[in-house]
Amino acid sequence: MLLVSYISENKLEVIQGLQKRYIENAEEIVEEILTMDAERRQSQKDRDDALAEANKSAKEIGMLMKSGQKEEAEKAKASASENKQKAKELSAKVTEIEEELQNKLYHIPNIPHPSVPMGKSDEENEVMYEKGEKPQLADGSKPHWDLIEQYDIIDFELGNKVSGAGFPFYKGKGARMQRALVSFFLDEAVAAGYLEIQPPIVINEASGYGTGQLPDKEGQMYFMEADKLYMIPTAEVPITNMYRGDLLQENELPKKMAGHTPCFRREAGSWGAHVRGLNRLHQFDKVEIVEIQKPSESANAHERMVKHVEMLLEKLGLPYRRLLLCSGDLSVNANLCFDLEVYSGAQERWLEVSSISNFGNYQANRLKLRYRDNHKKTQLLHTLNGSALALPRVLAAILENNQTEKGILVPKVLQKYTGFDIID
RNA sequence: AGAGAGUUGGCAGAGUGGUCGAAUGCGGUAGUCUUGAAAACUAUUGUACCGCGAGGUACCGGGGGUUCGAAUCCCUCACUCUCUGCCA
Repeated sequence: MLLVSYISENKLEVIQGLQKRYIENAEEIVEEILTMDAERRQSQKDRDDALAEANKSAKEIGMLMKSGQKEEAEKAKASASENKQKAKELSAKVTEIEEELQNKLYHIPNIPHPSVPMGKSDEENEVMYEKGEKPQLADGSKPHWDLIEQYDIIDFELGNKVSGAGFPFYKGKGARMQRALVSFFLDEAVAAGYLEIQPPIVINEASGYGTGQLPDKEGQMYFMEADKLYMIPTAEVPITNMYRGDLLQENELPKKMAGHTPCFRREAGSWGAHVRGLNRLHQFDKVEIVEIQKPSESANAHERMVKHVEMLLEKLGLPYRRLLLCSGDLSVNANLCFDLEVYSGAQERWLEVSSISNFGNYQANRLKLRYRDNHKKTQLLHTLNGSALALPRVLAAILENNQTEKGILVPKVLQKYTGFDIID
């Protein structure tokens, strides 16, 4: 959520930022917000004045009663009642405007960073660079959905029977590969200075609002009506919400956390071509890294996070490329986002395995997450996060790229976790 | 899940209708003293919004109500603790 003060002080920049996201009536929206804010301030001032009068009378009444001046007290009561009534009406007005303003603000996306290229869809994301060699696969090489059947390591049919489409069973070496990847990712994150966290995988409504899943994206999350809890779509939500409402000291920063969780996504309406096998699931595992940073450090932290994830892919021996997301593909909350995609040799496709985003103070403003700097001034922090990494597509690429006649070769770095070097 | 007791400032803990944003203690910060530190002493020490400012307003778990006036009374929700039950 953008700060009203920011909108007011950087009006032109905000309008242009929204236009970059193809919001047509950006100017109108900004004007409307500033008008509402002025209205809110005026109403609040009026209400506060009325309350101040009422409070004053109340104190007088107290003293009059004590000294036995009943008649005077009765007079003051009448005046207090009047002011109180007035304040009540104004209060209702303030609340109404505040709610409306808040609601408007919730629906305004973050302002893209200047380096974000203009573009309507993922097709216009900018490929920054490509690293690693695409595998030379023999004729007759198979996509991963065939390989998992051949080696009986993941069972979609069983998932259909027990849960539904998109909830596979991992079996034997498949399950072990999952465990190995999780351990590898977490160990690397801890080595990079992240605090390992095992968060809850359900969240309440307030947390959903804090990181921006609510309102608007409730349709993407599984919801348990009886307890009003949402299944998390990513560990970002519980981990970032650890600090919701907090006021941190400058010397405790940055906060770096990493956590492994299953992630649940309804993916309503997003099934179509290219979603076979592990490419898109309702439940998948992911290790997420989250950083809470001072504004001055967030850009550097962002770059370090990208490098961390690239290092993971290099250690796994997967060819990857780095994308700078264009304005049309940038998520609502982010101001700058890099995607990392791995090349999956048999599908001959790039698969997104990580999104590393800087949210600036957009989430922090929702979360009311601030810090007190060394000059004792409080200000909003910056939040960042990235997948490090999402498992299914990494596994898909490993299966496809490492297939041989004898079986699938397990990347060296995983072998100490798997205890085997080939899936056959 | 049943019965009971709670939820007050960074922490502990007083306050059961009137100048309470809230005693007191601890902690924090600054200063005095000291070669330095400790101790002691003194002062200071919540957050947010409105206002150029003086200042005003709100917040004692959340929401609502009673009253001229609520931390204090009522309703409601959430959470915590104790006992019983159940359970990994």
